[in-house]
Amino acid sequence: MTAASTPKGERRRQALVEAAAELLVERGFDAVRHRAVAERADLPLSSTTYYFDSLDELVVAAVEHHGRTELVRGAELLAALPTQPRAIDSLIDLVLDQLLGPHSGDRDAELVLLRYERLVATFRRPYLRPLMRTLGAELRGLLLEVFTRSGIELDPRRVEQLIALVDGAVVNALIEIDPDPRAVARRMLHEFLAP
Amino acid sequence: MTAASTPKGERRRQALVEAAAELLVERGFDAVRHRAVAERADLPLSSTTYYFDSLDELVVAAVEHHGRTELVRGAELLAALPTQPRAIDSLIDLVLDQLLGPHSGDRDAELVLLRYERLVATFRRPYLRPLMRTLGAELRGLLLEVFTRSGIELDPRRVEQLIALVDGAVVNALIEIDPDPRAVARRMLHEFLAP
Amino acid sequence: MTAASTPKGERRRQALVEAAAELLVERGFDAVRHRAVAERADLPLSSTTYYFDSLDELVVAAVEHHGRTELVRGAELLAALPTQPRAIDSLIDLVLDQLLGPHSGDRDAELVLLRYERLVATFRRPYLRPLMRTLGAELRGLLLEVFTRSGIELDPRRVEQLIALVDGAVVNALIEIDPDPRAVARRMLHEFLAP
Amino acid sequence: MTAASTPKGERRRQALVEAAAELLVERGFDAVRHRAVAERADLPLSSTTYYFDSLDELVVAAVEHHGRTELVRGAELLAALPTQPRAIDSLIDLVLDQLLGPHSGDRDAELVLLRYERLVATFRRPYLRPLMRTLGAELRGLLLEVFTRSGIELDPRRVEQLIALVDGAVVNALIEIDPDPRAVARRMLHEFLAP
DNA sequence: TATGAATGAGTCTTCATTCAT
DNA sequence: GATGAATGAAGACTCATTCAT
Repeated sequence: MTAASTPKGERRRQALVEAAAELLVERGFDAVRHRAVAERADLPLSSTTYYFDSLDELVVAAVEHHGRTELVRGAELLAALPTQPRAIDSLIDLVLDQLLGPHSGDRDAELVLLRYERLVATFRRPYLRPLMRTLGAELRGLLLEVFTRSGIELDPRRVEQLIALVDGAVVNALIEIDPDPRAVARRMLHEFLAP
Repeated sequence: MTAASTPKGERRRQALVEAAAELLVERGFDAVRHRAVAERADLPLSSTTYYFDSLDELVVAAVEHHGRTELVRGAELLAALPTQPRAIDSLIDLVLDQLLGPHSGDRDAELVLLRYERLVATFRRPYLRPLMRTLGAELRGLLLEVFTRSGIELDPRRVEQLIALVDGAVVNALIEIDPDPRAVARRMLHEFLAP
Repeated sequence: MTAASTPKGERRRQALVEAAAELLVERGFDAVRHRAVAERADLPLSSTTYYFDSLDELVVAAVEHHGRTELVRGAELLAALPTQPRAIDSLIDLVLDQLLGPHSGDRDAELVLLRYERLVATFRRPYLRPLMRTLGAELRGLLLEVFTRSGIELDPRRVEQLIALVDGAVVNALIEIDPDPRAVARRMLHEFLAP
Repeated sequence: MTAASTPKGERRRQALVEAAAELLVERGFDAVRHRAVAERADLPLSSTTYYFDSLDELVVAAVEHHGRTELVRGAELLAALPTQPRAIDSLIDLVLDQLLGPHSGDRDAELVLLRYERLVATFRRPYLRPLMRTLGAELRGLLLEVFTRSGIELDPRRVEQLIALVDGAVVNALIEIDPDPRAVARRMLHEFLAP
């Protein structure tokens, strides 16, 4: 049924989605369980199945919520970005900010890696693929605009390579004793953009 | 405790590790459960907790076993490879064979993606990192040798890029409706090596 | 796995089967639930899934247990039955005893009707059909023997009719305010055997 | 409370009853649930508890509705039936049509068996018995008239036997791997009417 | 040394019913 | 009069782990 249209219902529904998104980002897909979500949202267990026919449905909502939130942030960032030539380092920071999210201090490595854990886990959840494609396409759009505003015209093939390079750098960073995926990606991008 | 010193004990322990490795490769970490491993090894359920204090311990052994097996295969492959100039396509196939494992027919996409699921899952199991680093370094060595034997001298930075490119291509392939990660990686490599 | 081979395990397994059979006979298929069975057998809830992979499996065991018990009783009854010509009324009682079970005082109507509730519920559980067929065939054998020992040779078609008549009489008795299915069946049989 | 006196209320109440009757006939008692009924009637979930104090109450109304509908159909059929001698096969078809309902193609076996599931379930709902008695008596009347119009005068005892025979044949058909209760009943009737 | 047996805690999901509005 | 929202109780089932033997 997927109920809720009144303000109150909508609020509770939203609370569940947010709780689920938090769990997803902090601890991965496996942490998004009825019990955990309900507890975090401080709502009864059965409210989770009242608002969402299945756990999958809730997961989709959580992924979408998180993805949209990130895109909004990315777009805002972009909107505030003056159009002007840019030093390579500052450009790379902008790119990484879009692709890996904002730098988050101590937990940066963890959060970045969780991002890829999420991405890979998508494979097991084919129903997420359309959503992920949409979000991915929008992200790519933002990325292109970053370059345009920096006075650089990148051909699409280079953009694909750039993204793959960052993603590959991150998953490779995993095996380090003390991984710093953002730094590895930065180095990689540097070599790619200014060889 | 982690028993097993008798030959018989050692044999059973090994059988469990192999069973766990198979499950890991075929169906991912979540599939490595006491019951499943014991059944596949055709041993009693409690032998799994008898020979390994916890499931994690068994998982580690399985990862190591699998990694070593793959490196051995890679080395053998290389040993059989004549030193001679090589067409780009055949070179790329060799590279992908080393990085993604041998092509496995119908389930190729699945198995390749499971490989990255495994890689990313490493993040949750820091104790796997040293092992993964060792295995990764050896893999890189094999890869370099593939190029050398093909009459190409690649500088280490290019090798890093190449690996990242493949890894990034694969994890990005995930969001396709019907992912074919090997094909995506192949295309990417082509553009990289013969732009 | 459906464990249990040791005496103790076998005893617990048997306790579950008996508890399930009781529930089945007293309150119908719907009453055979994990919780109810475990409570009646005074065993932990998860023992039900330990000994039986699924509830269906337990139900099958319960049906078989009950059916076999009844057949054994029927066979014993028969064994004690002298071979000799028999008055129609006493013959009919024997037949009803085989087909409807022994007369059970106050609850006779209820227990007889539950028997048919069970029979009809079989329709929803196709996996029970082979078993029911086997039990039914054995019951028919006992019934034939009752006639033989009474000096009557019935052709198979008449036996089928006789059984259908009893079954039909019983299910028709259901709509009485105060049903007495055994009496209705008796009257029907009388008209059939001594028209 | 059991509301509904306004025309609109009456209409909605009726819609619920019809929806419940359909579910009852198509999928049995267990399928008559608040949600399912409301959805099929395209009315809000809580209208089911608003118009009927409990689910049982709704079930009773559904049974009555369905029974009456069937009798009306039977009476119409009969009204259209010319009084004339009739071949045994065509007579049997008429009888089965009255007793088992019209033949319903692929799902015939299922629907016939559901009819007996319903009959037997009556046992658990004593308040349905008076209704079922009335409906049963009327059905018997229709059946007698079928014979009369076919030029056959059956004494009441034979009619009882005939009905029991059909009912018994049907419930016995249940244990077949692929039950065809109508065929079994037809064969039984044939042997009974033309031995 | 080995293992069959056992189970508590937890998984998702369904549903009749209540109640505030 | 009507209903959207809500939930407690129960359903089947899974599994890592413990323990007595």
